[in-house]
Amino acid sequence: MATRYDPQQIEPKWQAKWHESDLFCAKRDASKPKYYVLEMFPYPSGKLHIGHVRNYSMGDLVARYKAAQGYSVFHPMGWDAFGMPAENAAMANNTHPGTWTRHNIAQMKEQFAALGLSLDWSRELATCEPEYYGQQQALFLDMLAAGLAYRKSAQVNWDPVDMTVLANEQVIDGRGWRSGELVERRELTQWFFKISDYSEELLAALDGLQNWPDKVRLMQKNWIGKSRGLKFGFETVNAPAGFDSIEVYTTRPDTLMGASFMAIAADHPLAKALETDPALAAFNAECRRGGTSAAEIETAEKRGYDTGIRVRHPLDPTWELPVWVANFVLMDYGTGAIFGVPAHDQRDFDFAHKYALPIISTFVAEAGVDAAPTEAFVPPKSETVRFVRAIAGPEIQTGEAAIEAAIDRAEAEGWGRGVINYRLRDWGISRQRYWGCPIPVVHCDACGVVPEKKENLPIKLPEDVSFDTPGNPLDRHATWRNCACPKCGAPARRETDTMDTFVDSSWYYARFTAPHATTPTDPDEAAYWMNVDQYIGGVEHAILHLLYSRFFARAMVKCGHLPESATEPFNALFNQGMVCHETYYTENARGLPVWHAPDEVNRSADGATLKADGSAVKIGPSVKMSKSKRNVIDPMEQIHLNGADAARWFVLSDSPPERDVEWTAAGAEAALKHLARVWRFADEIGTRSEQTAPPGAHDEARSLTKAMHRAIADVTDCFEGFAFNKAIAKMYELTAQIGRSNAPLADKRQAIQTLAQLMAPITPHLAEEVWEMTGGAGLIAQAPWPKPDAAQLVDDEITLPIQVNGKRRGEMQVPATADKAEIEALALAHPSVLPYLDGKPPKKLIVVPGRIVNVVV
RNA sequence: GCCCGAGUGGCGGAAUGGUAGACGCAGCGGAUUCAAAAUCCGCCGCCUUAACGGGUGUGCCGGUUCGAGUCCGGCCUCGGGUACCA
Repeated sequence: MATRYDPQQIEPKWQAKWHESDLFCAKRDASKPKYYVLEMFPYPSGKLHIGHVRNYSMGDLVARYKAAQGYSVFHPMGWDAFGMPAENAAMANNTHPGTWTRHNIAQMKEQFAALGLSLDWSRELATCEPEYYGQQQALFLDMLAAGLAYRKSAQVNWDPVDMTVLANEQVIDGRGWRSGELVERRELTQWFFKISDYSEELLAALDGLQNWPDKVRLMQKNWIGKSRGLKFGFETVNAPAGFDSIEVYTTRPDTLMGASFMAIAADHPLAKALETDPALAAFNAECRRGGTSAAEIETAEKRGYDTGIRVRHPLDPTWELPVWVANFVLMDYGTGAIFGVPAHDQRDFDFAHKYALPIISTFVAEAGVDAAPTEAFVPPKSETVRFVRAIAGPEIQTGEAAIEAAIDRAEAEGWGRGVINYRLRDWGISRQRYWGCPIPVVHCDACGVVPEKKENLPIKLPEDVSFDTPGNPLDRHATWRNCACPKCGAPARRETDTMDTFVDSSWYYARFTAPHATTPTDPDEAAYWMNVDQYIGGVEHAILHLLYSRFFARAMVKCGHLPESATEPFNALFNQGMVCHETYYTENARGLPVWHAPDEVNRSADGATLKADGSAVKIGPSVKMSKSKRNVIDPMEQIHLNGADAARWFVLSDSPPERDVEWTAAGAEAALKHLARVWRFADEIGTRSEQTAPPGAHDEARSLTKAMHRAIADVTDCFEGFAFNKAIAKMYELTAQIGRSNAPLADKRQAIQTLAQLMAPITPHLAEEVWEMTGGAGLIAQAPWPKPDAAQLVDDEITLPIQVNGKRRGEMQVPATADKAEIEALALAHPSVLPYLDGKPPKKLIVVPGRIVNVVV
C-alpha cells in the first residue's frame, strides 16, 4: 500500500485497466443518445507540446463528462500527416517523408497514451495512408463530375529555388519562407474547388451556427466579403477592336458624377492587348512582380500608366475620362476595372494628386462644409450628406439611399444593373509537392485531361523518390508518370501536382465514422455519428480550415457521401487559448537578448538567476511558447515529474479555457498539492468507519452533505458552460469543506467519492484510485454522473445585505421563507438602518427577495 | 485605415443590474517539529483608526438607475483579425 500520492504508479495502472475493458471504443447503442466530441487532429511533428495537452484535456473532459451523463460518446483521433515538414526532414536527414512521419506518429501515440485520454484508437487514421487519401481521390473525382473541381490558369507565388508554388502564408516580405529567395508571380494552370458557388450559402448559414464563437462567424463573414453595388460599362472612344465597352463594378454608384479617370488592372485584357507599347508592357510586368506582403502594400506607391484610351461617361456622352493602368487595381476582384473618384476615396485621391487628375465633389457634409483639400471626404454610408451632383433622389440623403437610387436609375435606363459581389475566391489546391494526395487525373495527348477511373484508385505515391534536388520528385520520377489514358488507353502522363493539405483536413471528421470503408464514407455510419456535437481547436483555424470544412460538407452532401443533415458538420465550436510562459534572457555584448530555457533558471518571488553560475537573468513577458524564445515546457517532463493528472488539472485551472493560460512552476506545484491532498483524504478514510459518532456528527454531516450537493450542481453548470476554471474553484471549495469537516467517516467517504466523480473528467487516474481506495464499485469511468438533490440546495436562513441609499451598511439573517413585508419590517428595525432613519419613514424601500434590501432616506 | 475583443488587488482570475475581489498563486502571522520538509489554521485592495468603524476603489469623463465592474454616450490604452476589395 502506497503511503503517498504516486502518479507514476497510479496512472499506468488505470490506463491498462481502461484498455483491458475496451472502454472508449465507440459503440452504436440504441438505448443512448450519441455524442461526437472532436479536437482538431494534430500534425505529427513527433513531439507533444503543452498546447496539445490543453486542447486534448478539454476534449477529454467533455468526452468523459458526456459519457457519465449517459451518452454513447464518439471520441476518435488521427493524424494530419501530409505536408512540407516531412519533405524538409527528408531533405535534411536523407530519409523518406513516410518513414519520418510514421515514426513520429508512433512516438506521439505513446505520448498521447501517457495523458490518459479517453480516445477511441480503433478508428485511428492518418491522411498520408492510401486507405485515406485514396478515398480523398474518389471524392475529388465525384466533385469533378459534379462541377465542383476545375482547372484554370492563375497567378501563383513561385519560389524559384525550391521550385514550387507557395501559399500566401508562406511568403514573408516577398520572399520564400524557406529559401529566402524573392518570390515570383507566375501564371500556372491549377486545380480549383468551386467554393465560390457556395458564397451566399456559407454566409447565410453562419446565422444558424449559434454554438460557434461570434468571433469566428464574424471573421468568416468578413472573409466571404459580400457587397452590393452597380455593374455597368463605359463606352470606349479609341480602343482596339473588341474593347467597345469596359465593365466596372462599384459599391458607390452615388459618386459616379465625381469620376475623373478609369483605372484597370495590369492583368486586364485591355492592358494586355495594349502591350504592343513596350513602355506599357514594362509597366505591366512591373505591376505583376509587385509583392503581396502586407508591408509592401502598406508602402507601395500608387502608380499608373496613361494608356491614351478614353471612355465616355454613361450619363454624359461629351464627358471623356482617361483610362490608366494602375498598380492598385486587382484583376480578380470585381471586373478588374474601376472608375476613380478622388473626392470621395482616399486611394483615388492619392492617385489623382500624383497625376494631376481633376477632383470633383459629388456631395458635401450636410452642414455644407466641403472636404479638406488634402484628403478625400469619405463619410459612412449611413450618414446624411448634401448632394451637389446627385444621380438620383433628393438633394439631402444618406449614401445608402443614394446608392439604391443610383442603381434603380441605371436599371431603369438600362445602362447598368445592381449586383452582389463576393470577395471569396475559388480554392486553389494544386501543390508542386511530393508529400500530399496525388490529384487523380491523367493528361492524354488525344483526350486532354481525363479523370482516373475509380477502380484504379488509390493512385499511390511512389516510394522510390529522392530529395537531393529541389522541385517535385514526382515530376522527375523515371516511371511513375507513365500510365494509360483511362479513356482511349493510349500512353499518357499522370498529373504530378498533389492536393493542398487543407483538403485532407476538410473531411476527416466524416471519415472517422467509417475509417476503413471502401467508399469515402459509409452512409449509414455517417448518418448515425454525424454531426460533430462539439469541436475544439485553436482560433488560428477560424477561417481556412473551418470554411473549407463547411464547403466540403456541402460538396459531400451533393455527391451523396453525407446526409443532408450534415451540411453544417460542427454543431458547436470552441476555441481554446494558448499556453504561454515567461521569457528569460541575458544580454550579450551587443545588447541583443540571449534566451534561457525555464529549466536553466531559478525563479523566485523577487527575480530569476541562472542555475549555472547564479548570475541575474532578466524576466520578459509571458508569450506563446516558442523554440526561438526557448520558453518551452516539455509536457512529457511534467508527466514524469508530477503525472498527467496534475498537468491536466493545471492547464484547465488558472484561466478561462478560451483565454491564454500562463504556465508557472508554482501553479503546476499547486495542482500537484491539491491532487495529493485528495489522495490523502481517501487514504485516511479508506473503507473504514468509526464505532461511535464524533461530537456534533449530525450537524457536521448535514453541512457536508449540503456542500456536496452544492458542488455537484455548480460543477455541472460550469462544465456545461465551458467554465472549467470555475468548476475547478468549486472543487477546491468542496475539498476544503471535506478537510475541515468532523462528519462521520461514512459521510466524508460519500463526499470524497463525489469529489472524485466531479474530478474524473479532468484527473481520471486519481479519480479511479480514490474510487477504489474508498470501496467504489466498478470503474469511476463507467459510473453515472452524480445528481444534486434539489432539497439540499436551499438554505433555511439566508444573509441579506442592507443598503442605505445604495451603500452597504449591514446585513441580517432572515428565514428563507420570509416574505417582502417581513423583510421590510426587519430592515427598518435593523440597528444599521435606524440612525439614518432618524425616526422618519423611508422615502423608498426596495426589497429584492433573496438578494438585497435598499433603504432610501 | 476598417472590423472585433479586452482593461478588476502584487499575479491568474470570480461576480442573472443587487455584499466587488470567489478560487488559486505569491506574501504575512501562527500551530506541529529538537530542527526542517510535509501538513494544518488564520490574515491579506488602498487610505484612515488603538479598536469599533469611516472613507475610497473595477482604464478616463459624463449619463440612466433606489443601486453600475455590469447598461448608454464620448475618450484612452492594449490585444486580435483583415486590407490597394473599388
